[in-house]
Amino acid sequence: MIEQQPSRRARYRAATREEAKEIALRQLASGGPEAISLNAIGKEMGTSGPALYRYFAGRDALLTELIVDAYGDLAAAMEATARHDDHATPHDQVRALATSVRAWALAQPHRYLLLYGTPVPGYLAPAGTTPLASRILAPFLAAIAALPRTATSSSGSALDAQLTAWAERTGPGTDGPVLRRGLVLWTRLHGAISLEVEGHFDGMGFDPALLYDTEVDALLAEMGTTDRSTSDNAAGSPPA
Amino acid sequence: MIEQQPSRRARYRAATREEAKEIALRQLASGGPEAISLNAIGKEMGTSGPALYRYFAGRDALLTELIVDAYGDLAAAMEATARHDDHATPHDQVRALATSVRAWALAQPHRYLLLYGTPVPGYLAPAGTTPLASRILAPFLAAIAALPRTATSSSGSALDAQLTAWAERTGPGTDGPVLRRGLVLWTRLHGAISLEVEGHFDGMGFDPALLYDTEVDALLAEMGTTDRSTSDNAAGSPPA
DNA sequence: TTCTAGTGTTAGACCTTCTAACATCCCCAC
DNA sequence: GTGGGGATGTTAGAAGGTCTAACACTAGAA
Repeated sequence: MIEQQPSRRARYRAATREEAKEIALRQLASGGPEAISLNAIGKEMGTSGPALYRYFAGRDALLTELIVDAYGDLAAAMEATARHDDHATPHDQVRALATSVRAWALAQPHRYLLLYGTPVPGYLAPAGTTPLASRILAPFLAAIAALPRTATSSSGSALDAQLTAWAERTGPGTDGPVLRRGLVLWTRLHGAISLEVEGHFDGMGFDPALLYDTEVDALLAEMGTTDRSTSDNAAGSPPA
Repeated sequence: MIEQQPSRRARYRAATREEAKEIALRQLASGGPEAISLNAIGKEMGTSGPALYRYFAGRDALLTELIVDAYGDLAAAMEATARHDDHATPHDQVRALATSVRAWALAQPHRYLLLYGTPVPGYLAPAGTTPLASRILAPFLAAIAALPRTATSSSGSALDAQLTAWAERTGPGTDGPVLRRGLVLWTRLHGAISLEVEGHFDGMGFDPALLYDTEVDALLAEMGTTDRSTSDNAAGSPPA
């Protein structure tokens, strides 16, 4: 078991898998998950058909791997953003993260939909998926936790209790209210992003970015202190 | 051209189409859009395979028809809710509509995802789709327009302008700010519903209904007078 | 050097959509 | 009534998909 050298064969194997996945991503981009075909990948790679079954258990396995990769990729992007804006105010951190996730989604819509769109046919939420989803949310939660707390919408008492229980069961670091805010934030961002990415805003003649910013502003206003930047005539919400 | 009697053959034709679509819906429910197979439908209907091509141009046509049907169905459900709560306060109307759309989605997740999930493979937004989408949103817009206006989040000035232009181009009856509120409302509801329906809340041990209600409350608080029930610190409403 | 395990090949079973050619049958007009 | 024509249904088959099985080769380890 030499760990240093990946043993040449292993290297070749990894390269082959990587090439296949790249082609699969191209197919995904141009025709959706349906368009991914092991046969076609084989043809494009010069090798033929069933050879790929030495590398992937089957089409579903390949797809699952693409999903896991995408999760990891998005998580990495979030973490990179968080690292980059380390010294910004929590407020700006949330904003940066929100911008980042939308940018990621717009840059590769098909991959975003792979994660958060309709579950794919043979889809079986792969084992390691939940931790990855958590990794994506974590930077948001950290930033939210750091926000100055005002009299936030307190309507989530029962929800907060349930989320506190889950947070404790899962691991330390978050509490119910923060988790609730994170969840609300995530659902809203997802709502705007997914509708945009799926083309439901097409033909309505408005800039989805504006809608998105509006949402982020509202979110921040709701969560803590209303801040500078975008809307400076914010007459909104005299805090109770 | 006897319009009274659908001419027996036409009736039979309609019945056949209907039966095929029902089976297709069952397949959709159990295995996603991929699982819809004209061959399998034929087998289940007693007839065999290509016979169905007399009734549907192809698989994609059938799927498109299912989509249009679903649009119409959801629109009808919304309109029914609006009719039923005709005399309620605008506030309660919005709440009822929101409840209604979630109920519809949960009752038939696959159909909701057909409308608002990942665009399907051969998907071509069928011609009559935009009016239907408008029909779904219309009851919301009517209720929102009837809400007492307070100093609402005015952060959408550019957005409002764009939406006003679109509203004028499309038809009368709405203005930019109302449309913006409707859009925000819709994206939020969709965010919560789609994540729930796609199973992204599974294993988090909280009741999605609570999250949904939280969102609806926040929405109503944001849009106009905060009302009874959840949080009641109503600030006065100086109409612009 | 031998021998095992990894890799690739083709053949084929079974599924899908969809077209083509052929058979049938109902309904309407004459 | 008796055609005739259009609607309907049938089978055959092309093209393409996943995936298994059986076989050939070859590179790395004992």
